[in-house]
Amino acid sequence: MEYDFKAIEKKWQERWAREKTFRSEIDSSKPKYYVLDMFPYPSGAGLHVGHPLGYIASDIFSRYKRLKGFNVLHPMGYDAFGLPAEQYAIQTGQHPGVTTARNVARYREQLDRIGFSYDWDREVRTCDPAYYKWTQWAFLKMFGSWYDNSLGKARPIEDLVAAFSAHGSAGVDAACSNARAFSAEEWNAFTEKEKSDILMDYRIAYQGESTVNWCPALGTVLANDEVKDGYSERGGFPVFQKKMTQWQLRVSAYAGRLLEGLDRLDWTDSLKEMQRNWIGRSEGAEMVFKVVCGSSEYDMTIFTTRADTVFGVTFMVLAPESEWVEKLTDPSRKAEVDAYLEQVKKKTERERIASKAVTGVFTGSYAINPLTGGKVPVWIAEYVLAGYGTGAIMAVPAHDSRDYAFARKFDLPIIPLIEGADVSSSSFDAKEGRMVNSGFLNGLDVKEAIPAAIDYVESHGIGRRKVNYRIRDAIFSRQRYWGEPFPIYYKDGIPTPVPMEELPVTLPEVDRYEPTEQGEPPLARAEDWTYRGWPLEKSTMPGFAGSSAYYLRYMDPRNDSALVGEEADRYWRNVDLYIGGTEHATGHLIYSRFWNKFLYDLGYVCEDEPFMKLINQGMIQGRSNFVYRIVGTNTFVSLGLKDGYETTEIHVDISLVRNDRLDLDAFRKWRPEYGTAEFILEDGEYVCGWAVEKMSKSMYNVVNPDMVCDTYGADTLRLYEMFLGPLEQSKPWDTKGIDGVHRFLRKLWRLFWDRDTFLVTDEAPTPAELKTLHKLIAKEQSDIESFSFNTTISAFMIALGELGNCSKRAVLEPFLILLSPFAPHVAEELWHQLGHSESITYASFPEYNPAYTVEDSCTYPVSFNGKTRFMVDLPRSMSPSDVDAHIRSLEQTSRYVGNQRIVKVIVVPGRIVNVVLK
RNA sequence: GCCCAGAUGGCGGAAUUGGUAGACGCGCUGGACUCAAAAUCCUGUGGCAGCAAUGCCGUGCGGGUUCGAUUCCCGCUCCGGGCACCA
Repeated sequence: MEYDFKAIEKKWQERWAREKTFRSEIDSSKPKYYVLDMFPYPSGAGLHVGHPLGYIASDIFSRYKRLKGFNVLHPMGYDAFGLPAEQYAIQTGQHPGVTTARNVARYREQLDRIGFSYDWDREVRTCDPAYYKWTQWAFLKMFGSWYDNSLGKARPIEDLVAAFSAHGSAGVDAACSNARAFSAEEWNAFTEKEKSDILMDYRIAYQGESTVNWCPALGTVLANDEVKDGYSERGGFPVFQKKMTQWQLRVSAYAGRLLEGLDRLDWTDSLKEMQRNWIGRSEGAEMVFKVVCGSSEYDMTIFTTRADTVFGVTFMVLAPESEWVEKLTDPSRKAEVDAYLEQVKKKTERERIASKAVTGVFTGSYAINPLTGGKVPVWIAEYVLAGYGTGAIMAVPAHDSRDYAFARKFDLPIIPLIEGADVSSSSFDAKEGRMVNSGFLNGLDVKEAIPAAIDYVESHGIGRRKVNYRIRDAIFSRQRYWGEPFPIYYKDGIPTPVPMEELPVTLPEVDRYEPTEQGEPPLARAEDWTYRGWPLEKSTMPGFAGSSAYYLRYMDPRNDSALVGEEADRYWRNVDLYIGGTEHATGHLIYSRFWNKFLYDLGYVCEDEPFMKLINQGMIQGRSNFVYRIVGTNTFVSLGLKDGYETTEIHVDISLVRNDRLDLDAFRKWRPEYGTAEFILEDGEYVCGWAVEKMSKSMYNVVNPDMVCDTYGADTLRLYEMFLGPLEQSKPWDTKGIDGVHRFLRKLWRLFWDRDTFLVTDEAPTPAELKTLHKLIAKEQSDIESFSFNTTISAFMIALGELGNCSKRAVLEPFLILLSPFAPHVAEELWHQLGHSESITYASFPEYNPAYTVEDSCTYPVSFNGKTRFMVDLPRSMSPSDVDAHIRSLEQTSRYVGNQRIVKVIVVPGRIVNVVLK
């Protein structure tokens, strides 16, 4: 029998699907293990070989855990709402649901060919109303909750209402956009609308005005993580800062918990670091400055991490969007200020980032330094951000480089506060040195001066300690069609939730998918987009809404009465292993953690963190090939000879190239203009140049997994993707290397079959064979647990080489089990040929017996108290005391030891002998 | 500018975490089988010198610790990723 991988793979894929081999049910007799892939957005282009890398790794791990006796949950689904389908819909008029369904079908076909052990009964699609019912449900729960800072958790809004009507705002410590003080009587006297407006400032899902990223080309607002370098991540369109009222999620309330939670997670340091930076905790103080504009006087609060430098404040700066701007602009300065604000508003986000120019304008008002009583001017400048701190700063040009640049530009005074600091050409930003010119702080070190200054400020009632976070609330509405509708309607202008029992609010049909002529979102085109006659919200939810809790839904995907039922939640708990790309570090992975913590606060889930271990698979890059056309001709010169000519480098489709040698005929047929191409060859061949680049259509270097499955089989594809190198590293795909792993499978096959003769015998294995087998068991175990799949495959190859032509059942059977996570089809087929009727999935991972793998002897380097040393061959089984005796005997002959006496010998097995001398 | 990760043959990458650097695979060399090719198998393959045994050099660069460093420490260079007026 031949190794007919096509027939084998088809046969087993069908049978696994038919028999639902990988279905997982709650089973309290077994430990659970939840392995999750980041579900894909089904794009029209289909999969290339880079996409399944993480899926293969997670599948290997899932199959391994099953062999180890775990009840494994390994689901898959689709992140099906999103911009590309909608952009396509705008261009073609085709309903995005139709294109999405088609793309999903194509994805499924491609995934199925690779032989993944998914429980497809648990599939979810975020665009399915039965699924987004629970996205809407979670939103309404957030709408109906507030964050209690004193308890450090979310609570139902009813509790807050009760507190307000009993004691007013006093005693409430809540995360709030715009805190106001009122008594119980005042609260009870407020109108419905007034109460609604106040509560809106406390809700976890709230509507609020803030400076947002507005993308005119997409016609929608974007979250911070959807903007890269001032351009939209999708489409690359310019983004502007604009004040708008939008739905938002109060992620900032969870900043502290999101930060602390990282310490308990088994994620890579770099990813945790990225999240830490994104959350951006900084410790400092809020300080109140009196500001005077004409005859009006106000208290203005600023945030600083350098309270010690308050004696060096020579001016104050407001963000252009700050609400103080209006109050503090003196009538005499209004024209200049307005002109400046106008100029700032016109800039795109990109221009603001790119221009290093220092700009600003004086307001005409002054602030009083609370410590010195000195009067300093208040300016407006772009370099101060409205969204951070209070949108206003105290400027200390001597010790902050941005303030320094501003002071130099506008000729403002610079007062050095640290002994020996030279501020003649740049500021001194370091937090070190001895304070001078600083009143009661003089003589202190900066590190002592900061807390001392804050203590002073606190005891004098002009400020307090404060921790600030950089992370902003997430903008949660998009002016788009293809997303979840909000279950919110406007009753007399008051945002009101659609009753829970009437969810889902399904996406309406519209005739076209772009915004209306009046600039309203596409949902405004729907006929009768109302609830009980009241208008429904016309925005939809962003992409991350549907992906924030999908891992919970997989636990209980058909439950119609809860996002996840209590029994399923208690059993599956959270994701043990999550594999996906690093691009979600500051998006999905933050939002999911926030979402999960919120549900945890309300008691809907039993775990506080969703993803315990996380692995970021690297990217698979393409290997592009080039030909070199001599300028002005249709003649192509081979790589080795090209230096003699002036040439243009041209990408050539990698399917026309084998081992960097160009197929000349195929090249001539590739494109009409190359039909008459001439070649300058070396040694009769055309050698192409190559480079590692991103895998993409335009570089002609895309490798399709279907093609690999056709020519080599899914098992070879799986092995090769893992063999390429460490999972987390980016590495180039090079199809020519694939023969190596394919040969390995054929060699394995030949241990079972010689043409039509089945070779397997019941002979007893030799010690050498057992040693090979058990070495492999130990290696695979430790490699898989540390996600070093590439070295496991090397170990398989070495083991196969050592086994020679051993066709013994007692060796091959465990070998197949070991191989089955990597190459499941061929392992399953041969397993059945050995007479098993049940799938290899239900086999047990072979038990490692170290007795078989003991080496006879090994070389011990001997070191004497860090001096001289020599090498000694000793039996590995020798006991420490025997080694001691042996070293003593060597002492007689060794001239290195001198007159020092051996008092102790330490043997670390397989490693080293340390001899302590006296 | 700040933070993180990395650099090993012609190529992808190993090295039990301080103990024989280059496992395994690709590619290349020579050979067997074949009329021939494919497939398969065997052989060699870091560099330099040598017929050879062997010797010297060698893990981005420069120092250091150590009996011993790809591994640890200090200072650079280069590539990749993230953040970027966060006061």
